[in-house]
Amino acid sequence: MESVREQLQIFTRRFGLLNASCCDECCGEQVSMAQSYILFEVRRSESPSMQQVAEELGMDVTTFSRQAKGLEARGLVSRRVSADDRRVMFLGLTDDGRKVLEKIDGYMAARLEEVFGRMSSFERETVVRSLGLLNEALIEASQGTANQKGTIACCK
Amino acid sequence: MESVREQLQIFTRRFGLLNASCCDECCGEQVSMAQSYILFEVRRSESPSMQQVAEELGMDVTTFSRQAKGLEARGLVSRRVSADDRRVMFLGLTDDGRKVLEKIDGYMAARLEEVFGRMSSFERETVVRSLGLLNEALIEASQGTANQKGTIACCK
DNA sequence: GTTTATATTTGCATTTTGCAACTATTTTTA
DNA sequence: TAAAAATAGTTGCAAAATGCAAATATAAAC
Repeated sequence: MESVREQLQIFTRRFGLLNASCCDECCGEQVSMAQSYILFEVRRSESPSMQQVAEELGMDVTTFSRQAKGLEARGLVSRRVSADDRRVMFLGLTDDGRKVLEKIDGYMAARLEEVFGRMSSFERETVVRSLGLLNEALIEASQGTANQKGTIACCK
Repeated sequence: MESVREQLQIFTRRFGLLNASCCDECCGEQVSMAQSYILFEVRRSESPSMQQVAEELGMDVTTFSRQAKGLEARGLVSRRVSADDRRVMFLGLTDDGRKVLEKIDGYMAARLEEVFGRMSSFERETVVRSLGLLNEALIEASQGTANQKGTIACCK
């Protein structure tokens, strides 16, 4: 199991670097890694609240608050107060935000093409399926043990 | 291909959170994420130089220099000047450093057990093999295109 | 033997971070 | 229903992390 840990560790670190390089190559210093995570997550959820995103990203709410404000100031993210509960704010992407994210997507897609292009189609399928398995198992592990504290807490 | 990107993005983010939680649960605020990366990488390479580690981690050398100094001050990392070239410093783990890293390993292993325990042995094997494929492809992609700048730069 | 290149460190200014405390709103409860 | 407790979000502040430019020390090149 230790080698798995090593593989995971190395892979995620390298993927992170890839990601970071895409962030600044595509949008000229405009978007930090954390910010791209936020944009990504806002798009993925349907108009999530501040809390929701902060929690999903494992980011302190206060830090998140500032980041969100920054993204709003740059016109990449919109915020509106919930009608049901005026304490909560829903986040959304502006057109510009969507555009920036699509640029990052483009860069990432190109890099991933280089990576996956080195695999056979069988290997590619295996890898894709594995990622799905990993994500599911991670979610299950974090939900299934929600009552026993101290265990996995990484998603949702 | 876009869904792959999404899977990768989400997985690496979550794995990062898992990792972070292990860092501070195990060693009481002592070790930051970046520092655990450094310890991990120093162990993995055989007495690497400062440059080597900094580059592998995609960290600015100056930032790295300070982090390394911090780890040395805490007695987790040792540094010795190379005999061949007195400009370079080789890094190594102290016994304490090794111990801290092993503690993190232990936490991670337990969490990963929870995750992988939810898979069949066939699934597990598939996942492990996939991670190997991914890492190899990533290295190849970053080396194979070393001459064409602007492409993947994440490893070694 | 002087110039150039390399490995590492420091100065400094900027940014990021997280805790504690605050505001505004909702929910609980007595 | 009025007061207390809980929740979502924001700000103050101090600590940490970051990165560029410049410095040091050593090695390689010419």
